[in-house]
Amino acid sequence: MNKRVTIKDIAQQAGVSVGTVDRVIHERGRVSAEVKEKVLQVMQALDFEPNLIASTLAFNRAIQIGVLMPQLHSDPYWDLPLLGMRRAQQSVRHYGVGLVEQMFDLFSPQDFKRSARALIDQKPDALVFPPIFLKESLELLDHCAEVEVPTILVNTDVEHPQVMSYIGQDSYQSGVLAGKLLSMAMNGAGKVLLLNLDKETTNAKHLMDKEHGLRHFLAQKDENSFTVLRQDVEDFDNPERLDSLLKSLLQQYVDIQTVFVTNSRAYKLVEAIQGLSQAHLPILGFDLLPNNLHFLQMGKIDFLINQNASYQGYLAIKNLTDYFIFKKQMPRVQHLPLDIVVAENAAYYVQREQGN
Amino acid sequence: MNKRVTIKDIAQQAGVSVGTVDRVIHERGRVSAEVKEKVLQVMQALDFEPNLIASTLAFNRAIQIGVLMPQLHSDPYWDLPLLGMRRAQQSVRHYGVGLVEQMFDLFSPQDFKRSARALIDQKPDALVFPPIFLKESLELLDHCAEVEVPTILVNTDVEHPQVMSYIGQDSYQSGVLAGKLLSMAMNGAGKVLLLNLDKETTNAKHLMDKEHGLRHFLAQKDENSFTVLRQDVEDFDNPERLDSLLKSLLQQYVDIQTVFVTNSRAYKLVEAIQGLSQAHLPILGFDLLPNNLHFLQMGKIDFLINQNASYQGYLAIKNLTDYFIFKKQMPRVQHLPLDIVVAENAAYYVQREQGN
DNA sequence: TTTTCTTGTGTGTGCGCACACACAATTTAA
DNA sequence: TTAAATTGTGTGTGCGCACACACAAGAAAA
Repeated sequence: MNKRVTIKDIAQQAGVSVGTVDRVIHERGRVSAEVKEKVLQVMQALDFEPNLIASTLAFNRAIQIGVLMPQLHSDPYWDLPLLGMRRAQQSVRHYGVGLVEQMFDLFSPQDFKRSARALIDQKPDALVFPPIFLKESLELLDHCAEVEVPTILVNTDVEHPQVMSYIGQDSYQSGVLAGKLLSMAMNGAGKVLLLNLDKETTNAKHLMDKEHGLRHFLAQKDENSFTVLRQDVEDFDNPERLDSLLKSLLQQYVDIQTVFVTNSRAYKLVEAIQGLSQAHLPILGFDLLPNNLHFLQMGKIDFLINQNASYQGYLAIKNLTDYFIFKKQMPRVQHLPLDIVVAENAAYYVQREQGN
Repeated sequence: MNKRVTIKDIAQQAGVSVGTVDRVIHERGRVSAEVKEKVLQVMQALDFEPNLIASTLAFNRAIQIGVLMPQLHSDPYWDLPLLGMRRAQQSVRHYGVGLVEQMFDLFSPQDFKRSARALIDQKPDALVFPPIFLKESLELLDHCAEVEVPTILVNTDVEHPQVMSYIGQDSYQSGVLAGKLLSMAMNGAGKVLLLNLDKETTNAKHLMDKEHGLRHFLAQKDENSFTVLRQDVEDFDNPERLDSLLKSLLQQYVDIQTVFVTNSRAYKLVEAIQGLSQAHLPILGFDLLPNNLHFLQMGKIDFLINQNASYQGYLAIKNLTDYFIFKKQMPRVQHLPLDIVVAENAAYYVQREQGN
């Protein structure tokens, strides 16, 4: 109930003007050592907290956040973080935070490079992007360092001094979690078919980490009973190929009991093997794409691990706002929860994706 | 990049003063129909959005939110929502939102009533509480209606016109989810021991809903193979009693394969049966209490369903802030996700509880 | 010694909005 | 018909802070 302490109060108590207090707060110099000391002392004594509302109003500066993301609607997974960023921007627009979006072709390093240049040329105050192409991303980070643009990475981490924060999943641990869930579905023994439905150029690190996590969990659980068969499929957009491939694998390895699709493309597998009638083959995939959710509800997919892709984008923008407007620090790494989603609890997560 | 539209711009375009624009915006009256029309038209045309930062600064009013919660540290579960509220208050304190906390004895309706009175006497702008005692809660809501204090319920919903919003879990669905997880742990058949570790006076509705959810799921999954044995234990603070009870139950019903503890007190069960050495008995419980987490990591508890108790509190305060400061609407019911927590993904949720 | 630069401090304006107040033009009551 | 109340509109101040500017006093340079 007691009125808030303002810089005016500080000034009065310290016997100086508000201008001097302001100089102390912002360390603008031009204050004698003794006066500065006195002011700091009074601030401490009165437990002064600057009014951030007034501060942002007076500050009156627009922050432009550069966003470099894969083309919208080119891949359903990559829509999620971008939509999350836009939602976040909406919720902080009053602080003068805006997005400068620049899209690139998900499968073209050249286009990534070109888009990056175009974005930097617009001199954003910060940059957010997923380092899908390692080499080009490192170049971009070097460039950011030159022009002093702080950067947040999403989806994949990269070690680089210019990276202020990484927001994303812990791929290794998601592999471990997959191991746990799949082993539960396997009554004690069996083979896991690990499917990498991806082009070689992208995400290699990711998928490897997941594989390691899975293998580690299964080995530690029961070294002899569980085995993993890995299969990489670059031609994942071709249902016939996928279908025949899977058929032959199941024929060849009769002990395949479950399938682990290492990214968000589990639905492609389900679509491809619709015809394949046989005993239920438990499938675990990632992310709450509409297609995945559909098959989850139908019982064709058993588990989805939600990597909170849209929340990654949301947090990136939120954190940058906190950083610029509220001068808050940011953790170097922010791992988001790995939600276990089954048909019975999917609704809440879907709702959350939309909302916040 | 284009400068934001202000009321000054509107005034200029409409050929009136800012005062008039202000009157139109806040519907303070005293504006002729034609001028009002004109102003609204210009606002529409220029896509005017009031600057909420400036607005809150000028509004300059403190909001006091009354919080009626069980005594801190009387039960570990109930600490969570309160701590969530305090965290939320910290993050919105700059908007002049404060909490007025009033605690009551978790097991005393009389004390609840008394505390409620004391809180209302302080004339808060809104009220948040869990309607643990139904009769007393309805009385309180009636009282709130009289003095026009909008109210948010957490943890349990109650139908009453004065309830602006309910934030909490969907108990029935959490029972369904428990059924899913337990049936996975049971290879096709077996008995679930359902343990209600609670006093009769509290939460009855809750626990019944969970039981119904569980039974419904199991029946629909396989009517004949799964059975449920329910046991209510009011004396849950007595380990010896719990221990001997469980021993005799396991002896009597040899087909008990899993245990479903319907609230956050799974750790009490584990503590009681430490000695009981037998084949692993999968246990499912609720909520991320330190003790529960400890046993989860040790493998004594297999699943925890996280009802996001602390986030419930957080959201309650956040939503009220949005309501009072930003004039946002609130959904009547907000169900939070039911997170499936196992040893392999617990860390993230624990971290989130602390953070946001 | 005079001039220029540096340092320390205070004053004033504006951010965009909310709200109180002044005051003219009506309208209604006396 | 005159006084009082009502309606419509504009002006001014303040919310708490950021920042530009003014200006005095002393230090350094000429």
